[in-house]
Formats: sequence, C-alpha cells, structure tokens
Amino acid sequence: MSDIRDNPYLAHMHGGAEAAGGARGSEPNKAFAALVPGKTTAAQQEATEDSDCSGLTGRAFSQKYKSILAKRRELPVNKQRQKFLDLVHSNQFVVLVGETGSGKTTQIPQYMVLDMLPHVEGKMIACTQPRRVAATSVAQRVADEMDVKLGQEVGYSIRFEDCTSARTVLKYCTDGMLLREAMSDNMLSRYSAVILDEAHERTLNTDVLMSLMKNIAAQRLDIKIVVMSATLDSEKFQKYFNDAPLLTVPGRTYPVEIYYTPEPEADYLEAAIKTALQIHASEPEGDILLFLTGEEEIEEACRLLRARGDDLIRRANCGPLLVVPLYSTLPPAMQQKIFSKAPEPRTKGGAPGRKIVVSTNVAETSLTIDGIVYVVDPGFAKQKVYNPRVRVESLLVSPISRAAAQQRAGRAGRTRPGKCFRLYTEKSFNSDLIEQTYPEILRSNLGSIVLQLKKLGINDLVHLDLMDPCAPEVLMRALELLHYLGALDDDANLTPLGLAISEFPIDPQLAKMVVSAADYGCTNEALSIAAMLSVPNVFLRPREAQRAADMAKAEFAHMDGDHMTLLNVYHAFKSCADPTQWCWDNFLQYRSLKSADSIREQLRRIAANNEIPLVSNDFNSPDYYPQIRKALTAGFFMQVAHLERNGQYLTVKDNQLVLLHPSSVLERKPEWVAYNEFALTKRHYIRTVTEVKPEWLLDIAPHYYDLESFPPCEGKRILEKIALRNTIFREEQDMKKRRKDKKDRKDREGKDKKDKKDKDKKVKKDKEKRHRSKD
DNA sequence: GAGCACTGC
Repeated sequence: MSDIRDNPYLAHMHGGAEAAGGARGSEPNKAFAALVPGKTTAAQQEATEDSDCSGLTGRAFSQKYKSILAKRRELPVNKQRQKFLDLVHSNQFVVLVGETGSGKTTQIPQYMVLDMLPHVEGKMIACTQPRRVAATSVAQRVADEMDVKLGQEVGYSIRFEDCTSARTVLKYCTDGMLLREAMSDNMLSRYSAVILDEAHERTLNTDVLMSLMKNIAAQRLDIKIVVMSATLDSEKFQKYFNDAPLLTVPGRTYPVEIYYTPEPEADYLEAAIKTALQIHASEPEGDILLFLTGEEEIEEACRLLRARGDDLIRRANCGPLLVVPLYSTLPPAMQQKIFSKAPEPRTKGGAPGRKIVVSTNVAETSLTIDGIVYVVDPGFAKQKVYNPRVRVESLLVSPISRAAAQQRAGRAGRTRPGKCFRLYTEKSFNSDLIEQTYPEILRSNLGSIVLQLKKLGINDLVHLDLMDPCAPEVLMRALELLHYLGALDDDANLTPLGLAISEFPIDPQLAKMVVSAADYGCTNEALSIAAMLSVPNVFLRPREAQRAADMAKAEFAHMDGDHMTLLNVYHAFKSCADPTQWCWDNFLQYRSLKSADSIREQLRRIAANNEIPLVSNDFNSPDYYPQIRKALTAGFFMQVAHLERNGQYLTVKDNQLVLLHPSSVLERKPEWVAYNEFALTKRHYIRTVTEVKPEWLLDIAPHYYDLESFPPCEGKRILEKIALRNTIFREEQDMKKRRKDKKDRKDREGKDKKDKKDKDKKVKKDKEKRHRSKD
C-alpha cells in the first residue's frame, strides 16, 4: 500500500484538510473530509463523486469518468441511495430486491465502499456472483466507473485468476471463491462487508455462503451483509436474515405481453415449432427465442424449423429465416452465431428476415441476446435430481417454476416491448407450476459440501441453519461416504486425511484417489485422471461421423478400461504439436482438454503445497497400470460392480442391475469393475469403467468390504472365498514365521551359549596372561 | 449399443 496519508479518504484520521490537500496541491477537498465511516449521507457521497479528483488514487478524474457518472446518476438505485445508507447504518443485514436494469450490481458495492472506507483498516468489500463472466465483466465496468485500473483498487477473483492487489478495496468474486477463502479464514476477517448478489438463483454455493455469513455475522458485529435478489420472494430472505429490512428498487425493462394456449399441448416440441413459425408468418419484425431442454432436442428442432421455414417462405411469401442452436457444449465459434443479425429481405422492400435462437436454459440467466422480441416457452427444462437411496444424481426433464417462466418472459423485453408465448394454459401456470425452482441444495449429493462445512468449522450439521434445510437422508449419505473414505472419524470430525481431501476442489472420491496415489507411487497419473474426470466429456461423436469418431477413440483405448484411456488421451494431448488441429482430427473436445490441463495444474499445486510427493512409477514396469488402478480403487471402492453368472452387472452392496455404458472401451466384461458415474436414463448404465481386482477391494477398503455386514450376493461369496484364502495364507505365513522365529531363537540361544563359553574362556586366558605378566 | 440443463472451487 502507498502512504496512507496520500489517501484523501482518510482525511478525517489525519486532521482532515491538511492530509486531503496534500494529495492534490493546496486546495483541500471538504467532501472527502466530511466522510465519516459508517455514517455517510447520499449527499456527501455524491459530493465526493462530483469532486475533481479520486479519493482512492489521488488522481484527477478523467473526462470519461464524468460522462459515466452522469449515467450512473440516472439509474433507479441512485434515487434510493439515502434510504439504502440509512438501512445499512442501523442494520447488520439488508435485503435488497432489484429487477433487471436497476443498477444494483454496479452501484451498491460503490456506495458501500464510500460508506465504510474499508481500506482505512486494511480491509475490503466483497461482492459475490454465481458466475465467472459476471464477476469479471462487472469488475471491469466498476473499475471504469471509479476511474481506476482493473486489478488495482477494484478487482476480481475467480478460479485460475486472481486480479487483485494490495490496493484492492472492492473485490468481485464468484461465491465459490469466497467459500474457498473462508476455509482458511473462517471469519472472513479481511472483509468489512459482503454483498451476496443474485441470491435468488439459490445455487449450492450461494446457499452455503448465506448460512456461513449468518454464522459469521453473529460473531462479528462489525461486518455488514447485503443480500441482493431479483425476485419478489423477499420475505423468505428477510426472515432468514433475522427479519432484515427490505429495500425494493424498480428495474428498467419493457413490458412483455403474455399469451397462453387455450388447451394443454400434447407434444411440446411440435407446438413450439408451430408457434415459432406462426410468429414468423404473422408478427412484426423482431427475433425469436425458443427454450428447449437439451442438445439433441435443439438440433432436431433446428432441422425442422429450417425445413418448414423454407416451405413457408415459398408458400406464404415470408422473409428469410436464420435458425441458430445454443447450448453450453456448443463450440464457441458456433455460439457466436446467436449474435449475428437477422437476414436481409430477399428482395428490396420484401418481407423482413428473422433470427430464431433455439436454446437451453443458458439463455435464461447466463447469456443475454439483444434484439429478442418474442419468447416461446414450452415450460420444461432438464433439472438435476438426487436419489439418496441409490446415491444417484440424474437429469430429468421437468416443468419449470413460475419464477423461471417469468425470467424467460423477461428475455423478450430487454430492448423494446415484447411478447411471450407460453405453451401451457393459464390455469396450469397458476395451479401446476411451483412458485420457485427447488434450490440446488435440495437436489444434490452433498458429499463435497459436507466436507467443506466441516472445514469451515461448522460441525453441528443437524442444526445447520440453511434457508432450506436438506433432507436428513441426504446428509446421512454424505456423512457415510466421507466416513468410508476416511475423511471423517467415528465422531464425524475431520481427520488429517479429510483435511487433505478438502483442499482439493474436486469430488471427495477423486481427491481421495489423488491423496492415496502417493502410496502407490503414481500421483502424477492420478492427478491427470482426476482432472480429466472433472471436465465435460472429451470425446465428440457428431451424428454425421459416428464411425470415424469411434475409430479415433479406439486409438486411445486401453485394455484396463476407460480411466486409463483418458490418461492416454491426456498424455497424447500434452505431447502433440498443434492441440487445436490435433483435437479436431481426433474428434476430441479442445475446450474440455484445455480445461482439464488448467485443473490439473491447480491440483498439482495443491498437492505440492500439502507435501504430497509428485511421483510416477517406471512406465515399463508391469506394475505401472495396476498401481494406478489401486489408487483408483482407494477412491472408488464404493462404486464397484460385479459381473454375475447371468452376464449382468450388479453394483456392490446396493445390488442395482447395471449395464456397461456403450461408450466404454471395455469390450470383454471383466468380473469386477470400478465406475465413475451411475447414469440413470432409459436403462441404468455405469459410465467410465475400469477393471479392478477383488483382493484389492479387501486390502484397500476392509472397513467397507466388511463381509459380516455385506448383503448376500454372488460377489459377496467370491469375496468371502478370497478373504478365506487370504486368512489361510496369512495363517500359513504366521505359522511359518512362528516356526522360523522359534528356530532363530534356538539358534540364537545356542550361539549365545557358545559366545558366553568363548568369552569366559577368553576372560580366563586374559587373567592368566595378566598373572603371568605380573610375575 | 447411447447421451450430455447450467454453474462453481
């Protein structure tokens, strides 16, 4: 930090006028001196902003600053600045509801900075976002608004990238990042205030963070918490945060007219296509956004829209259509197409062209497309559900909530008034749809979350104060998993192993594999596999080139299974000359491999920091792959299936009937396999599968393969035989050892006797010698 | 013989 007296904000601490004047010459700035931390008024803040030079940098404000400032003053949130400050001054928690366009995300954090002057105490203000792009782009915008360089007084912090400095006063970060920080600083002592933005999205991280902030606030009366949300579901937030006061800020969007179908639609895909084409045929200019559930459905809809659109254009003299798909796994170049302009009329003065974007939920929150005037909403989305009984997370096409429907409709009113066509009845909207989507924490496996909570110092999970408490059975499953992995002891306290596992930002099973790999001399390989399993599928299989893609994949196939195949792919990726071209040639997703590489680097650094040796076995040793598979077993012994005599796999303990996923490279069916994922679709598949040995299971996870408590099945009988064989073998070894020990002891005793005799003889001789010499 | 909503550390 530069000299504290250079900072005009600190005027009140150093005799005001003198210090403030020092930064910019002779004229003292009264507005700076007037700011008293925690007691500023809107007028004082505005005066500070209107002055000639920045209180933070001491530099004169630029022309650009002044023009942005004029726009900032017109934002709806600015009209409520005084009210907001009053609430913050007299409350520890404030809930703020602001619709799109209110300016809350950019302005509220700045009001907080001016009010608290956190750097006086060497502290900061954090504003969390659920997504990385939001954290980075908003930070850039606010840096411009405050006339500072991004990364200096205003910065951001996201995975793989910390763009902050010792001067940083305001930090935008992902909520996951702040959680990680809390794991090493449980009281978040570096922050004088935390602003939680987009809280209505109720992501896993936001929910955990809200609970944590409540906990911290009870112990740190100096900290302020502002919770910002976009919905009207504010009462729930207020109640959760000890009856916090509410401030509502109007948004700035255009009206959207809503239309419902008079009768329920039997086939929503067909209805959606029809509706989109009808809009094209009869509504004025403006682009269409159509929400569907997944990649396959979207590609199918695009094909149909193009075909029928051509037909429509011929028959009804409509304008040309541009149909573009949008989903997250679409290559970035293809995603860019959503921003292209609608096509020109085919003849001068002819019917205008139109763009139709067919998208998943990405377009609901993550991506904003300008120029959308019409939204078609069939009312469905793929949603994650968790079944604790079989410990399986899966995706299910389900009806969306009223809040989500509202969010979708809002996408039509960003640039001018729009229309939203809902493909369900108004009655259905009111009586069938739930108010809010169930928060993610109620639909997820909590293994990793529970571990994080333990690390955050929250031990009493039963009384864990979440906005929506999770099901006891889900908590039980999480505790059970962590206990079996050895991350928690019998009293559910974090073990040293659990502490190590919690350092890694990956699934606990994967982290256990990495940590255990040290025992098998293969941490380097375990890190690569863990990274490859933490990114979206790397294998591409385009519909028009399935055979070619399969052949390309076969080149990487490893006889032991899919994990080793992934390792082959990673190694090949690292040693190829032109990664983009190479990925293209081999039907591999460049994005996923690139991201696996970054993750691996992060994991490697964490391993190094935790004194986990980074080692490999000799590649030419016959043990090279078995050792890696043993490390895999150490993490995934709970995800093992056994091939029954009828040719079907049963998962161990749960006795679920499963099939090897057709994408597996394992053509022969090994008797015992460990799997990464249980995929619940039309059938039950196990995906990413590698052969393991039953004796490893008994060796590596004896507490889980405790045969006394094992439900009966073929696998159990085989394990019992092996266990018996092991016992007999051990008995034999013991007997041999005992026999040998006995013999050794006898020999030793014999030798000792002889030694003693010899010694005695020697002593006698010596004595005699001495006697003789005396004489 | 078949998927893969979306995020995040």
